[in-house]
Amino acid sequence: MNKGEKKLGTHEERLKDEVIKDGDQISDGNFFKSLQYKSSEKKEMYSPSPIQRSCMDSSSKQTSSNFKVQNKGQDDKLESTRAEMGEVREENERLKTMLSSIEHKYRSLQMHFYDVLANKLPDSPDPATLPTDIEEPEFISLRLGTSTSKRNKEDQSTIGEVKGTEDFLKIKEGGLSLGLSGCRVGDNNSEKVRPDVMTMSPEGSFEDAKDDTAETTEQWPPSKMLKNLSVGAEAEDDIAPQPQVKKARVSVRARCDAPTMNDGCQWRKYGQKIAKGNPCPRAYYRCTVATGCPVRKQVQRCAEDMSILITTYEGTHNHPLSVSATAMASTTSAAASMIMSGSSSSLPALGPYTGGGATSPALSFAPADTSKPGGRPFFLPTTAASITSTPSYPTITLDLTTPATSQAFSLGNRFSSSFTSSHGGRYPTLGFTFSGSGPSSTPWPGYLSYGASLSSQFNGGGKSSSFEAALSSINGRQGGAQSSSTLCYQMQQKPSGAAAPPSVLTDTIAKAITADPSFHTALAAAITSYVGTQGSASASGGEAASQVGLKWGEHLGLGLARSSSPSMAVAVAAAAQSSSSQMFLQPSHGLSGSTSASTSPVANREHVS
DNA sequence: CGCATTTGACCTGCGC
DNA sequence: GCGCAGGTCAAATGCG
Repeated sequence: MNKGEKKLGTHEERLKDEVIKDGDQISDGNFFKSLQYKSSEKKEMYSPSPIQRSCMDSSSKQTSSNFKVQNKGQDDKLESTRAEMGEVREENERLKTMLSSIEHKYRSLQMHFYDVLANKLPDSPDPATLPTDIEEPEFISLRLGTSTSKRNKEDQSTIGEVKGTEDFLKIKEGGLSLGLSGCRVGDNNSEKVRPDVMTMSPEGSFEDAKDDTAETTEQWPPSKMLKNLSVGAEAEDDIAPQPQVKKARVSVRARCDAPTMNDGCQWRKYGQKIAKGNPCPRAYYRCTVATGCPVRKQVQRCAEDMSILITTYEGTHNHPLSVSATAMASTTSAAASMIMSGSSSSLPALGPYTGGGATSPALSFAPADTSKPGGRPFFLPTTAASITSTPSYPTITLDLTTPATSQAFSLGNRFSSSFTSSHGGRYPTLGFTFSGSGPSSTPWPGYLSYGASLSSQFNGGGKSSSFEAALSSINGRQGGAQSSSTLCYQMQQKPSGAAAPPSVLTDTIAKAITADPSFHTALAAAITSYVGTQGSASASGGEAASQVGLKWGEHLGLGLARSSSPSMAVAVAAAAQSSSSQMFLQPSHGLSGSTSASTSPVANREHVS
């Protein structure tokens, strides 16, 4: 409409200029009259009737003059509209030409792509491997993640080829296109590619899956327990018979002087084992907050750096959680749900996002013994967090220890993706790291969170938040060097009970992301790709990610608090720490393959704070 | 005495 | 089928 009006005005001005150029002195009232005689076409089409002519001849009559002007105005509008239609037609023709050209180029590129595919991957043209095979400096593959289960590979072999091609070409032609390429919705018979939206919303799937059946699928009971499992699991198997899926895990790497991280839950140690490649014994804990809670965690010192404590969580709490435990529980359970959605293609829905009922993805750490006198502070001395998927298990690793200098390359110059398939390709590595350029020695207070949270249904009301939960975990602890780039640290500096409000945190996060467009884009791409791959095998995952449409503002917790992506939580929190807003991608480093070190005695007991 | 941890044995899955 | 490694169990042990 505006365009038409603008064109109309332009047309009038053009005609007016033409008149003025001929030297006619016209007033506003006589302008249209002059037009009539200047345009032969107009004369022909809008020649006045005899009555009008007579009226025009008697120009002394005011009424005739008014009528004449009004009529001329209408004629001019018609003329202008006609001219506009002509322009639109021309534009339409140009667009048609462009479209045909684009289609032609598309086909050409597609053919070229197939040629490359055939030459480089004669045996298994799995589109999931394309990004690593095709060297494109600015190429972003959106087909990352854990969606390489056997079944998924079969799926990809059937339709993923074409889809991957489309994504490839989309990026090639359009520059940077963020699409949930992996987000296939439905089964093989109803393949859909989610639209290119920079939104992700696991919440829908998480929250919609709060039924017991889904929870059973997500809690991953041990094999022995599986035999004696409840009817729910059997029912699940009956409904969706499928190969045994690996347990989804969330591994947290963090520097911690304490034997274990205090995540707010109560654990009972039920085993200890020396894992291969790491003389540090791995301790096995089971949640004892409620009987039958399937949540387990493994605690192991990193052999390379004994100050790093690796805590791996598995399962979802089936009981109410304390406020302080909500943050970690929601993070891990949601992460597990994400992984599950990618590794179990036939699951009817994602695992429940009960996570102790919490729907607030956040992550809080605290020394295990901080509640005790003399408890030592828990430091996260670096400003990086990464998310990886280990080969043996679909594991999200939240690496809070990686220094920025160790990352592969900077996003500011380049953005690519780690994309390796290892161990038979069952669980390819996915890693994206958000890192800051701050000093690696910057003490970190051990708090990751984003967004005001939707309160836990077990939390006892809608007031408590992950922020508060995390805050309560770190309240009144440790001092440390000043860090200007981390809100978390600012919070830490405050005395107990006087921490920064959540809005400050979200503001900082928002600033970190919005400050650097490249970071913004890359972050979106990485997360979108990750979510997309989850959805490639799970209808709920991908659908939730792209359809429900949790937007950035919601992820940032900018007043909208119903987000539930743990990886996003960590990513954004890490981004908030980043002073340079750079994003790095790095090959994943799983828990295995560590060198030797001895471990300190692991605390056997943790208390709900 | 009760509870939690320790620790060796056992089970299971996976690769060869 | 065998061996290895991860994970779990459960009796033994320690501690408050």
